[in-house]
Amino acid sequence: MDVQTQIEMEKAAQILKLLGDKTRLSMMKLLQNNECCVCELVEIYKASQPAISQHLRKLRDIELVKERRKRHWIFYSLNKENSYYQFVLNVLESLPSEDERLKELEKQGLRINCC
Amino acid sequence: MDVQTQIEMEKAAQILKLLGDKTRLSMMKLLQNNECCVCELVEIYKASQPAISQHLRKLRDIELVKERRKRHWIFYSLNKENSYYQFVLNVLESLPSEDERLKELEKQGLRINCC
DNA sequence: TGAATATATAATAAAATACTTATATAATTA
DNA sequence: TAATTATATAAGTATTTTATTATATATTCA
Repeated sequence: MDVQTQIEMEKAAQILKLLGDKTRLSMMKLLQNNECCVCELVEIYKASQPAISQHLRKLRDIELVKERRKRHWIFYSLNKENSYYQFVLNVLESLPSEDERLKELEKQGLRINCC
Repeated sequence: MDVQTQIEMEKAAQILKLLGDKTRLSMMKLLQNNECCVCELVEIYKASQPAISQHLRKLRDIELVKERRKRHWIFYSLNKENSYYQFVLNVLESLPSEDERLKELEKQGLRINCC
């Protein structure tokens, strides 16, 4: 059994509700290993910029992700400081990697690689 | 790391969406260790019978739970045959036990204990 | 077989969620 | 400092989800 502390039922439901969306879940998996900016996510998920932005806001509101501004862009990544980080990892662990999607972007020359 | 196979992103999102509801999540945790009939769940969650029935239907539709009829009652439990059972267990593992709720019922003499 | 009991389903209304379009903000660069 | 770029927010609409009320079904028991 994993090292993990127990988590309040209500909080767990709140987190799982957010993860229970195909786009957000896939984004979370992608952000597990990568820092991505909004425009990359827009490209990857073929969604509108506000749609992606609103998904990110929800994830940010409960502090599952954090942001880091760099030059023009805001880069998102998983927030490892969150008390529920381990719980989230447990869920993500079973999911297939989405890293290929970023590699695709890179091939197309659309990866934002500042610094 | 747990023994677990990878699960399709879309299927995972579908399951997590169902688990992302306080009542259903708690029910799933309860059913992890117990077989319960609908009227017990109605009592425990202080919800209407159709509300509980509809939650169960959703869980049954994607085969997360199964039913077993016995005398007047239909008893629900986790469906261990499901391909995603291990994934579900991984999620439930982090949650606090809900077994106390059943013990409470028992104290009140409301536990259905056929056979 | 008929009444009682437990559960399911249908129809509807209410609430929550997600997407779109338009606009605002905030940092950057010229 | 003005224009540009990336992202966020707001408002409105469409869609989905949840709960309620009413009714149906199916088993049990008398």
